[in-house]
Amino acid sequence: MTSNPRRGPYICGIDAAMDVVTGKWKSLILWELDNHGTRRFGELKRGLPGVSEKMLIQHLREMEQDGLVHREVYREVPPRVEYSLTEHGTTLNDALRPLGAWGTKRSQRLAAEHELVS
Amino acid sequence: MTSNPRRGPYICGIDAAMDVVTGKWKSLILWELDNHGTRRFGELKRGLPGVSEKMLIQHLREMEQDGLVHREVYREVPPRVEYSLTEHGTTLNDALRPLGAWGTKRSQRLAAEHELVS
DNA sequence: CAGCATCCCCCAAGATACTG
DNA sequence: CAGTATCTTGGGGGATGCTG
Repeated sequence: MTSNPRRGPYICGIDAAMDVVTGKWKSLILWELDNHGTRRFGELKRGLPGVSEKMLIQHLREMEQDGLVHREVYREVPPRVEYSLTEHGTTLNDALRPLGAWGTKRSQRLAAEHELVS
Repeated sequence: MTSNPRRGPYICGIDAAMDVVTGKWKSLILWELDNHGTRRFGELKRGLPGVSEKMLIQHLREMEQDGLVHREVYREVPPRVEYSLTEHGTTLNDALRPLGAWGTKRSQRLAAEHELVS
């Protein structure tokens, strides 16, 4: 296993949630899967500009282990693999929505400040 | 400056919020300040078992720069410094609450599973 | 009391190349 | 298409010691 051997014990709820969300692309993967319902590996890669195949697969595997993501393999040629959110993944994404809204406001505030300078 | 020179540009709101929350103890600092309203440096340190002085001050400085935390210095002997949440820090903490609730449920689920094993 | 200065380690993440 | 395998590195974070 390549990944972080943490998964508890946790000091509080946020701690437990962050453990699962930490990883440069994880929250974006959640977002992408929630928007499209189901995505193939290549679609995810194109949807996350800058991600490497290594990090993408690594994050997906961890999220699968954490019960957030479902991985469906279709034995075809060429191979097809589809990723989707599980129930837990969906509720996590819902729980992240207020944080996303806060971040959006913060972005706008920063942009406005930068506007005053330039 | 010791810290991460990111602060944008961001792909989405969650990205922008995570940039500010990322750091091993930051969400716990928010939690601690929100619970007590105001805390001295030493109180924070005692409230976060395991944190080093270096990381605590580093995180506090970054959060101050990000407009989440207010730092009030009282020029006394011995010196006294009090930290509290700003308006933005408070709203961020509010936005984190659903995530904390999700994490708590996840913890309970993990504990229950572990119960079945032992 | 509330920090600052250093040194050090580990691992998340990037880059590159190859495969069923 | 959907991955593996391997090497490398940046910097987050720990430990220790010192100071106004």
